[in-house]
Amino acid sequence: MKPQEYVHAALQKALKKSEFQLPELPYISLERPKQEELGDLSTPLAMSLSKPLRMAPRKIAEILLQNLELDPDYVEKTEIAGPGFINFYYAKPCLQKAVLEIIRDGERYGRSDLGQGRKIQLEFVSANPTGPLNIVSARAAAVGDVLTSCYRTAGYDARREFYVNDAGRQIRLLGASLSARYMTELGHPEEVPEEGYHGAYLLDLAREIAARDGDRHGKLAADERAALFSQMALEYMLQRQKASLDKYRVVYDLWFRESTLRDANAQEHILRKMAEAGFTYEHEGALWFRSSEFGDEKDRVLITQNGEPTYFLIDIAYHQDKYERGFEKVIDFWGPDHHGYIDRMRAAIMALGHPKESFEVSIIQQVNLLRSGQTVKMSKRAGEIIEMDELIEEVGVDAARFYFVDRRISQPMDFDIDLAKKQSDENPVFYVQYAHARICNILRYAEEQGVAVPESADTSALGNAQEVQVIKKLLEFPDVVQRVVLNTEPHRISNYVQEVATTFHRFYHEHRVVTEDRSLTLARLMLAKAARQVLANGFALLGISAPENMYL
RNA sequence: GCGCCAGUAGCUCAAUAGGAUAGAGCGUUAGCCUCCGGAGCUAAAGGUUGUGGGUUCGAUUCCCGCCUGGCGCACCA
Repeated sequence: MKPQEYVHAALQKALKKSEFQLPELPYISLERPKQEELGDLSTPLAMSLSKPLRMAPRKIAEILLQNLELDPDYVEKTEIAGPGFINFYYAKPCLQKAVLEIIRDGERYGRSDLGQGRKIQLEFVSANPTGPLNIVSARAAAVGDVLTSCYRTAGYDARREFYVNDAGRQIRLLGASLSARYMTELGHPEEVPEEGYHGAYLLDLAREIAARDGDRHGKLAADERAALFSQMALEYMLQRQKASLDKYRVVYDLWFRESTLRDANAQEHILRKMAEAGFTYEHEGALWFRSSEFGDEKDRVLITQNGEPTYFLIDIAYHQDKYERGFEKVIDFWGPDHHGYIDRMRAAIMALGHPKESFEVSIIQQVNLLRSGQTVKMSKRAGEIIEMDELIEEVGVDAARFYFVDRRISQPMDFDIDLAKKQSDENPVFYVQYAHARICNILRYAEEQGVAVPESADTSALGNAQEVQVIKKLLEFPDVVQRVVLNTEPHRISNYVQEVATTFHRFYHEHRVVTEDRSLTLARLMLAKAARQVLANGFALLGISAPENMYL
């Protein structure tokens, strides 16, 4: 049992034994004090009980301590401190044992059954297939990918999904833009539509098509040609987006196409369900959804006066489809420009009979583009978009992913293009990878010195300040993963990995691993192995590589 | 005008369900390699947590007002 779990259970027992007059068992909060001198775990329980019990916190703490039974192999000391905190100090035997448990768990270390196998879906990026993925998508891709990994590790059956808007006006425009480029290429100049897509990527594609197919599409009727070019442009863009994400190590379980919903007339299904429940009405020739009954600021149109389904209606159908595929929870990652959309989507989900909490939207704040400290307006027209591929090319996948995940998603972030390259030298990702490589090197060195590194060894020689610090840090890993999931805070995992690296570097500088003392050497090799395992597991969640050598 | 999000060291960011003395990196300054990798380590300087109130044993965290910035407020997608 992990020491945290042990203390929690012991406190629960003590609480019962103390026979306080309480309506229900209170929540037992356990936290790590900021200062080391205040112990390894601390609970403010006595303070929070002070009011309901109308008793001094320190008095409550005393009663709790009297009823607390602790195995000295787990906890060597307790104390009441400050206004009424109860602090716990871990005993060395359980820390020494923990090192071997981490090694034994291997790549499974960090897992928990918090999610109990619940099916959960994360939808992220879902960029329109009208251009290459840009740097904003790179943030969403990194965040969504890492979060999904953490959900899996925390015991959820989590899936990644990309929603492809392959129908509607913008695809028609995309086709028209490509068609115009193609005709121009054939010597019949046509203007790219005002609202169309002017990027160079379509020009390249048009040339490719012209070289391959010659002028035979030029003979088609205009609308026929438009349809054909829409299809060609779409498949090309999708393939390109997939390739970028692949390079970025983001692999989706499903690329869901909007057209499958339209082909199946999924919107009819929604309209029927909503009408049956009495949530729709007609007004001025349009069909409306009473979303205001579910907290939206006003009702929304589902079918326009022209009889067209709105994008909103199709989106409802998409989300209904998610539920029908068995997902108990659905998390969407949107840009800040879509936050106004949340209330109506949630309203629809509630109207369809799904629990309010089953639908969650996380807004990933924007990426501000800077060039030498100056803000750059990103617009497709001005050609100022930075493509994801360029980013990967410039700074590398590891650095890019780490950079995006290392900040909390609610914080807008600046991305200085000129700094990005320079930053690759100073990027914290190298710091953590260096720690991993260094440990690998120590293990190699030990072998060279004739010390075979065993699977397991006696660790009772571990106990100095730096060793203990490393072990305690390693023990936090499963909690960190759970917190990432519970609070949608992927940056915690990258922060944590940096802390592990720091504690290990510190240990390394104070003590040699390979020494004359054989049992001490073996014990420290175990510590090094455990640290390497935790780093590697953290890197796996982050989707970055775990180099055994930094100088190759 | 209404709504959502944010504001923490010179810069980029943290702060674990409201917890104890707000912490890291970069940059600045001063140290540390006869020793398993110096892409490392140790230390110093740097703060009225935008601002004014409130809630309580305790507030960067929760509530209200104000200031600044971003983004929304379509029968567009």
